[in-house]
Order: sequence, then structure tokens, then C-alpha cells
Amino acid sequence: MRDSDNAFPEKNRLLAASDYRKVFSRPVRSTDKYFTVLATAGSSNEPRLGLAISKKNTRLATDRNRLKRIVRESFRHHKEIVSGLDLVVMAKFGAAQADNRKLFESLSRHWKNLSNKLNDT
RNA sequence: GGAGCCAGCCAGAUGGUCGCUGUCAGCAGCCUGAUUGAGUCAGUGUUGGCAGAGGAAAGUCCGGACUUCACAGGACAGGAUGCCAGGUAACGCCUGGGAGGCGAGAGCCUACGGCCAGUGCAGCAGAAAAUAUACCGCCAGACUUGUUCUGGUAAGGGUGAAAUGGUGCGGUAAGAGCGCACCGCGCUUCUGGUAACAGUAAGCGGCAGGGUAAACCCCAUCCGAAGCAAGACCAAAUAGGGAAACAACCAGCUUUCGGGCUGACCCCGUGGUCCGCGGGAGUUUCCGGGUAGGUUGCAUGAGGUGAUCGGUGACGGUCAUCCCAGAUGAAUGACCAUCCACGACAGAAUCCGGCUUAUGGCUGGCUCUCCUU
RNA sequence: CGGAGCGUAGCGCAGCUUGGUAGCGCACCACAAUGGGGUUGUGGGGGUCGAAGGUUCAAAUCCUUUCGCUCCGA
Repeated sequence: MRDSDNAFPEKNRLLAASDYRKVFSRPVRSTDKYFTVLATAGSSNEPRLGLAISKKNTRLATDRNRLKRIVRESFRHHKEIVSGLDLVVMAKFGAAQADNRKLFESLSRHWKNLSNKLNDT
């Protein structure tokens, strides 16, 4: 087992529709002009990630795929920060036009923001 | 050099670090499931090898395969297609040919059957818009001599998108296919071609009688409907349905002696407790349907590549060879370095054959034009 | 992924069947009535009919392609 590294296996994902419902019902939010990130305390120590990128805000399938990859990439590099959280990332309208570096910066701010908020409560 | 036409090809490259999906091989482990005499298989973890978006993956505009439902056969309705021949699993696609049109040319484009079956439509203008006619004219005659009437005419003028073939000569009161010549048109025959169709071929007819079928329609050919969220299988929990076993089997009433009915016992709530009141009827197993969820459908195919043969070609035959994405909150990426032309349009979702639309670049052939020789 | 429908004035709609004039309500502007406003009455303006081609003498209407929006099916 090499849990300490940056892998992204299946246990780090939100899989069922019921998992998503749990996150949407009582979330802690973090928002900027690219993303809205929702979070709740998860059931285990493993953080879990879900994506909700709508066709309405991001018209082209190519752009949607790019955003998903970037979010997953950022998530696996910051797993220690968000450990124990269930997260859902929603893309906003301007996200598709931004370049990759900006998006990575935005996401790492969200991870820190949310882990602080949840540890305070 | 410039403008353009046609065909074909590519879809940033190389290296490093981290990561994802599938598959093959090895290892781990006995955690989960199945089954068993050990064990094996599937899942799981891990190491290594290999593979991992498109020419349009798009729009969903056509055609199939594949599923489920319906179905003897046929007809009607509805829809699609529409020059001819061929290709194909099939097509509204492709190839070749014909006809018509566009262009200076290379070339390109065409819903290209039928208004001699029937019905409908045509505003305004114009005398008249589909079956006949005459506004201005032209000509003749009449007498009431004039802004008159009657008749003839369709050559000229004017309207319109569209007005009953064109030119010339003859002819005539003026005219007219009224007659003739040539052109055009139609029909018959002949010749060439599988056919569409073509012909400087022969003969006949003075000449059909307008347009519109992306108007209804007629003719010929084709089509059952819905779609992988189709469909098949496994199946927790909860409620409910059916069956069996166990537990209970106390009292009363009844009986055709199998049993049936009523009440209590029991559990929960109220309450300090009893009565009372309100609610619930036990436990276990199995069966069928079936939700969450999972598995499958799901990738060896009308497949690719090469050679060769047949064909003008689309394409087909034979032989050899290869296995080439398979996700399911949804993989094919991120970062760094170097190079160059500094990277357009854009992301598989059951699978194929087309069409259409978006779009960067390279190569070859051809046409026109300009300059130089 | 698959299936169905809708784009007409600032807004909500009709007209498309069977092609020739684009119309209705609200809103807007002007005028009248009032000392002023509202209400009412009269009159008026405003349209690439989502876009591009085609058929036709003529297209919002017929045909083809395309863009956008809405709804339905685990």
C-alpha cells in the first residue's frame, strides 16, 4: 500500500447518487469566479471527490473534460489537506475560458479554505 | 508572381517525474462471494510488459445490423424516393452514362417522372389570365356625316412574371400558317446504344394550343412499431402477497367430532399500581414479483493492411498477415525541459455504411492571367 | 445517449392549413377632457418574421441546411 503518495483510486471518489445528496443537503461552501466547492465531513479518513460540471455553464465537451482533469489533478496533490472530507466541485461560467495555472491556484485556495472552516466547527 | 479548380495525406515532436482505464503475466492475501476433500474461480491489493479518441468522435438528416413487442396473406391510410444503367447488407449514398444549366477555362451544379386522368391557384396592372375575346390601332360598309354604328383583322402599340412559334416572300380591302421556303416543334419509321437518349437519315402534320405538381394529386418502386435509458440476468433493506413448520393450544358456546366462533392470556403506550382506555397480533424458513445497487448487452467486425486478378469506375474475387479504446459521476492527462511551421475545429458511450456542418496545414496535377526570355 | 416541440413589435400571442394586406392585447408617444394626476376617448410610431440557401412572377407561410431555447425517458 502506498497511500501516502498522490494516487487517485476509486475510494477517493463519490460514486453513488446518495453520496451526492448527502453533500448537497448540508454543505460548507467556498466560492470564487471559477468554482463553487461544497464540503461535508465524510464517513472515513479518506477524502472523497465528486464533480458537477453542467452543460449549461460549459458548453463544449472538450472543455468539460479539461476542467474535470484539472480538478482531479489538484485534488490528488492536496489530499492531506482535505483528509476526511466529502467534496463536490461545481464549475462556474467563466471557468472554461481560464488557463490551467489560474485554475490550479484557485483550487488550492479552496482546499485550504474548506479544511479550516470544517476544523473550526 | 497572382487568381482558381480537382485529388490525396497529416492532425505538434522528443525526453523526464507524477497520475488514470483496460488487458496479459507474476506475486500477495485468506478480507468478500460461490463451491469443495485439499483447493479452484471471481472480486481485492501490488509489480512489470503492452494498448489507450476523431476526421469530423459533432448535427441526428438517411440507410442497415442487433434487441423487445406485434404479425397467415393481402388491401387501405400515412411516409419516402423519382432521367438511365450499375455498385452495395441497404440507402435519400457512390460510380459511369444521358439531358439541361453556370463559367473565359480547368471544371462545377441539377427534387431531372407526369398538368393528353381529375380538382385547385394566379394579388396589382391589363381589353383579355385559360376560354374565349379586342382598349388604342388597321380595313370595309352604313347613314342620322361623328368623340357614330355594324362587320372584318390580330401584322403594329400598350400591361404583365406569363398573351396562342420566328424570318422572308407571296397574298389581301386590311390582315392572318391563308399559301410557300428555311428554322423551330410534334408524330411515325429507320440507324446507333442494354437503356436514358442521340442522328447533316426518311416520311408525315400547318402546329400541339400557356404556367404551377418543393399545389392537392396520378404513376412506378420501397417501408410493421419502438429503441442499448432496447433487452437479459443477480438481488440487500422496508412494506405488502402466498405457503410451511414451530410456539400457543386457557375458558365458554357449537359440532356432521375434522374443526369453527368469541373472549382472555401476550407485547407497547397512558399510570405509582390495578381496573379501564388506545394500539399491535408471535417466531423461523421458503416461494413469486421487484426497488436501491450490481452483472451483462460491450467489441473479431458488411474489420484493417499488403499482394494479385476482373471491371472505364464505384466495387468484387483469391491469397497472406494483423487484433487496433471500451469508460459508467464516466479513462487517454498534468507539470518541466528542448525544438519548430508556435499547434485550428474539437472528446468515443451498442456497432457499422453514407450525407451535412465546423476547421489548421502539407503535397501533387490542371486552368486562366501578368512579367521575363 | 435517445425522443418531442418552439423561435413573429419591449412582453405575451395570432397569422403558416389553401403562398400575394404582417395583425391582437398590454406597454410606448402625441392630442382631447381636468387646476394637476389617474381613468377614459381619439390618433400614431415601432418588425432583417432566429440565420443562410433553394422552389415560385411573388415566401412569415413550401423545401433543405444551420443556430438557439424548452420539455420527456434510468
